[in-house]
Amino acid sequence: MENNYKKLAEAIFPNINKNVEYYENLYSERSKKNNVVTRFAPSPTGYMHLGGLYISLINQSFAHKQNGTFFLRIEDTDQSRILSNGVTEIINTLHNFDINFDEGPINETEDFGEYGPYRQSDRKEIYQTYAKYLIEQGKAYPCFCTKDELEKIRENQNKVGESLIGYGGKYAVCRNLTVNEAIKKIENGESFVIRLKADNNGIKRVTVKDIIRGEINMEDNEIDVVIIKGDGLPTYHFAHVIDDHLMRTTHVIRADEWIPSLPLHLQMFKTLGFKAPQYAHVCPILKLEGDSKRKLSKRKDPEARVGFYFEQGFPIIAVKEYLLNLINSRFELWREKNPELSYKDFDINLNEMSKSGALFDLNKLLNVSKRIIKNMTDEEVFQGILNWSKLYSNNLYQFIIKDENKFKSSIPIWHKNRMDIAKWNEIEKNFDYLYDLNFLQKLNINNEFLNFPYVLEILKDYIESYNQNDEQSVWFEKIKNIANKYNYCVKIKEYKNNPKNYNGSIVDVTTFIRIALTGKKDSPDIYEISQYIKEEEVKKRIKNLIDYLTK
RNA sequence: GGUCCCGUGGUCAAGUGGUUAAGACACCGCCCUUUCACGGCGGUAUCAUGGGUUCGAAUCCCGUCGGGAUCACCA
Repeated sequence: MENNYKKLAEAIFPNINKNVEYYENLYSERSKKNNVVTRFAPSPTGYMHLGGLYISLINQSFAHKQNGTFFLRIEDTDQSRILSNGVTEIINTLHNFDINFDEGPINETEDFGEYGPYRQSDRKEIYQTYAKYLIEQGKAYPCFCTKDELEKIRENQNKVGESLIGYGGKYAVCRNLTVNEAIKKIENGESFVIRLKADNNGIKRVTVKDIIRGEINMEDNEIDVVIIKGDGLPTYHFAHVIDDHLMRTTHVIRADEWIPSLPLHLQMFKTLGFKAPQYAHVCPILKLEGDSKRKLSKRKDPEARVGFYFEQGFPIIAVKEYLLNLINSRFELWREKNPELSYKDFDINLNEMSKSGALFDLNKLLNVSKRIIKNMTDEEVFQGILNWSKLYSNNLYQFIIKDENKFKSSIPIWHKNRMDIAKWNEIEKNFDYLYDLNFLQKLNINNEFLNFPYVLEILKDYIESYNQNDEQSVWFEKIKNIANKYNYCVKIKEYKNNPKNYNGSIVDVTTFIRIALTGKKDSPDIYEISQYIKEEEVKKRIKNLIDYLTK
């Protein structure tokens, strides 16, 4: 019988002449210091998703904080879905987000590391060697069923109310083919896949362990799953088990959609005689649609595409720190206590991760980002804006490089002790009064303060008294004088106590000036703005408002 | 439909049998203040639901409801 299986294995994989021992020796156990080995294993099927970034950040932080190894593996076994620049896209995105892997593909064709190749399409021979080994032992077999036949089996199972749905048990007809029958079919050129015999008869329960969820009680696998597809490449399940064994992965941290196949994977590890890694299944980032939550979708949600964050000009650290909040809510407290440490110093704890998916909260991201920008130096802010505008806003970029120093001098106006900006694309829009040369023509003034008495007089006096060289205190004394002259209260408390005694308060006076200069009621210090835009422009803008109010 | 997972304010969440049920974001108010902010202080608002166990339940057990995942030669 054993010889028969060998004959079958030989008929199926005549060109496979290495054996299992060869690979076991080639990829020997990692040294002790690699007590933690994690990986990120995406498919190169399109632009990277926030969820992918999230998973890779967890894997990287978890491994690196413990001096472990983090590698990248490309899962490209579905030839119909891979994209030509998919690998480059993934590598670039990870690079841009400063997520560094220790081993893996470094471009479309080359790999780096001792446990490669790191793309599954280059590992065909390895998978086939192990498949051949399983066939020799009678643990796997060729299946010649067509799609239609499989469909019929399933229909029938549904009709009968069978609890087993799929190719297993008595429904696994090819399992009973004799070796000679199988060989004959192969010789006749019939197409086939390789299936693994389920290590199970009838429904059994197993308890699987997950770092995040704890113990989970499930039905054991009883399906003879496909391990090698018609094109000779492995399915995800088989590739996962072979790769993570041979690459000596210790912790598989992946999306929670894989929980249902955990019994299968564990069974495969056992059948192959491998030690299984520890698993942590992470829940996805969600989005509210109507009343129900759904996964962030690349199609529907712009924020699902990581490119979105570059385009908007979020500092990448902000995105990562937001994600870290989601990974371990303890991060927030830690960050507050250790404002100067790098996020890389934070200890990720997998069993502190939430068991339910979090809704993506743009507000929170914005806040995290504002705080990070606030804590940057002016120079860092400058570099951030420069790099961003170069790629995404030619207008702003041209404005900056025309006079870098002048632009730099404007940064403290809105940066010092402020949280005005969460992402670089807000600069032009929010600070058009600083950076738009045609600001005056575009200025839109609302007229609600026409109601205040003496607005015109106040503005005229302000133009009259304005002097670019005044110290801030002198400048403000002048405003106070004007306020007094028109009975606008200089002391806010006094005004609040007796508002009826005055035409308004000094707050209103500065608001007139602010609106004239910026078109907004909210803006940074108007003295500093004035210093930046210079006397002529200040007067022009005040005059502009006077003209507007006059007509 | 089968199997599995999850359910604490609007959002992220701490919590493991006794807490006035932390904290952060958002929102509102107050203080500081020449303004806008920053900062400080405070406020609104939560244990899905019904039973049980217990002197005592967000926490343990059972049911219900709700949301999600999965059931491919895709990953």
